[in-house]
Amino acid sequence: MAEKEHITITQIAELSNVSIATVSRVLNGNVSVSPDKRKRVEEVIQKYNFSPNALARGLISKQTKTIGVILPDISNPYFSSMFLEIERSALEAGYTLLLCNTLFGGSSHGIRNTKEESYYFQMMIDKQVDGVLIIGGQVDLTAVEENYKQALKRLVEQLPVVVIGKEIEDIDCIFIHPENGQSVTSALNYLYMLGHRKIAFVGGQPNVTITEDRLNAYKKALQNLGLTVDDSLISLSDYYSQDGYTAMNNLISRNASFTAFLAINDNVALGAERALYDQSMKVPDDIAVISCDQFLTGEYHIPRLTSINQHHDLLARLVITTLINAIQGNANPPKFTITTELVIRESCGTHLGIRNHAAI
Amino acid sequence: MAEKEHITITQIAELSNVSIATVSRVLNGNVSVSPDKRKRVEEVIQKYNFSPNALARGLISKQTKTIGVILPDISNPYFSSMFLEIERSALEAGYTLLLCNTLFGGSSHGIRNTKEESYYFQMMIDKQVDGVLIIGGQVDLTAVEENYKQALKRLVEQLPVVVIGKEIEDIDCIFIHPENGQSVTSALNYLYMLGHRKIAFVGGQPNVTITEDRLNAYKKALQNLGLTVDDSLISLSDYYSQDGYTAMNNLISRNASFTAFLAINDNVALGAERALYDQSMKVPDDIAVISCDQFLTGEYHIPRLTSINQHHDLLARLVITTLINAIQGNANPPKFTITTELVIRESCGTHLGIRNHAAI
DNA sequence: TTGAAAGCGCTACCAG
DNA sequence: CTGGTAGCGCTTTCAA
Repeated sequence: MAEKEHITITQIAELSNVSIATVSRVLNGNVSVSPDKRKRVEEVIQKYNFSPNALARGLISKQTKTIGVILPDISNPYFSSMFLEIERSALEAGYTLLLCNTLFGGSSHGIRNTKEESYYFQMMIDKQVDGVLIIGGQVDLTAVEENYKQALKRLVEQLPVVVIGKEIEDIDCIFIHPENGQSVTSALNYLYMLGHRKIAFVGGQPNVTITEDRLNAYKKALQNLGLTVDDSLISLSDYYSQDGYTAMNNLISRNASFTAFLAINDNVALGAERALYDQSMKVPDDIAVISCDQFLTGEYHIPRLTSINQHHDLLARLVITTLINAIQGNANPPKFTITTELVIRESCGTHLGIRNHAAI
Repeated sequence: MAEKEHITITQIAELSNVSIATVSRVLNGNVSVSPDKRKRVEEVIQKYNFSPNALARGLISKQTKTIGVILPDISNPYFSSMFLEIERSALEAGYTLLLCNTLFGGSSHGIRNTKEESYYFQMMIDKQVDGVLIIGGQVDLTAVEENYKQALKRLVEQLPVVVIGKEIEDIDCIFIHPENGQSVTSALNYLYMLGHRKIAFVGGQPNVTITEDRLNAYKKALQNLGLTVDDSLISLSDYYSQDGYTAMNNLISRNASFTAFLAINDNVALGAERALYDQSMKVPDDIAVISCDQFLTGEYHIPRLTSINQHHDLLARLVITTLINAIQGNANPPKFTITTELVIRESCGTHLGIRNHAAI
């Protein structure tokens, strides 16, 4: 494509008969410029629709007003809903987002990137973003690979980084880890209250923090309820519908006996219900289900899905605010509490209401 | 946050006892450098993990290896699946993506940005992206606002731009417009074949190209089948589940009589089915449905959703390839044909197979 | 094959 | 209040 001309500050200076420095001053506001010169300059800027080159600016000011976001898969509602909120806050503060999908994990997803996460880290450094947000991916593995850890360490040495996930030893960045299992506990209590005693756990990748957290909460809650943990009632896989389908089929094929199950999220719940339906079992008539992580369409599902609202919007806002504060050198505000709630709809065969409890 | 040190080319030059120019040469490969110097430099680069500052590079080379993507809402599966494919191709070609959600339209969506699309355009120019991809938003309105048009025009004067949508008069960028209604036609033919004569059209924002295109195809197809177009069978709204719910309720409340409907996409289909179900009408027993635009989970829906696979992945690849070619000044390859297909599953009460036909 | 040096467009400092 | 100017980190002539 033919080079397209950009107007520069130098030209604006010439056209308005002032020095470059003066133009720069009116551009940046704060310092004093005589009203007439200011006016002259502003007119020329207007006329030529001039706007300063962010690259040149960034080269000097050491900030690009750009934030890097690294996550596994934006087509997953969990991540996209977070991203939207993140963008909104970022925009308010004048930041733009560089988005990278690592497609880490996502075995059930057709698309696959060849790049390692460290590749994205380096890119962030090269492009001089002001900070990086890491949501999921390898950070979420219960055992992080050494390679990855080293790459992350290098990144953290160069830039402010906030990761959503559990603290990793020896890595000096901000970790925000909202998961505490509370919500799983209240889901189980609810099922117990309805009379369920054999409750399965479906979906989620093994060795991923979020899965293990919820699984542990599941086990502990069962014990607290005086129920025994039956490993044959646990069927992990991944986070998509297809995985819910597979996981449930595994459960079925091993003749597991249960009257309710927890799904790691709405997508998985959907797939799992399908698998049940294919065996002529219906939700909620034969089996009850609660999803641990509410996506957007559960309200329109048949039956309407009882699920836990993890308030990703709040988490997103917390996370981006924290990063921006870190970038700007402000102290971070005290961590606020994110309340999750069990949203009771129809998939357990009742319709009672909503109950709240605190998390983080 | 405290300034973190970056190693520069100057330091690398000093450390390896060569000139900056030489380091630059080994960095960029092509030119000849004596083997020993090259080796020395490479070692130092390795050791300090040096990687050149993309800002400084961009300032000179006039390219940032960054592409801007402007779309309304990444949490909409239509856009996120496209984005994933776009990113993959971009990555292969060495480009990074700046993503902006304009949240244009999306009345049914909680989040709302305050910025106009022209704001994003200017940002793209400021950040010196190499090209811009515009997918949906105001460009998709059948009547584009003059303001918007002017802003787009300015953008196009500065950068290579590819938009997915119908050509806009007087705007000199590349338009790729895949929609041709073929798929709607074959969906209607299929419904006709199954015996349906009263077929409704549900969802989609009015005055948006994609809606109008499909609606026109719907009307034309009905006529070709010798059926009359009944406006009371058309209920538009927007593209989300909630909108399908609303649109279907409108249909119901006006006592429309129909035995099948076309939904603008899977989300809308979902919401519409819910509305029917709430009135004790079931899909497919009482009403058949075909979705015009397949998302990912239709396969697990109960009943499995019969829908049209628009092959967004191919479109995405076409679009990003076109943009990159434009950026690099290569001629664009001849437009290839994207085949859409009616994927017959269960929501029309039969299970026949798959039929293909061409589009674009 | 190599180094010196001239900028890319901008900010920020220094003098006046 | 204003203009001159030294860079930011890099690429790319131009001589040597």
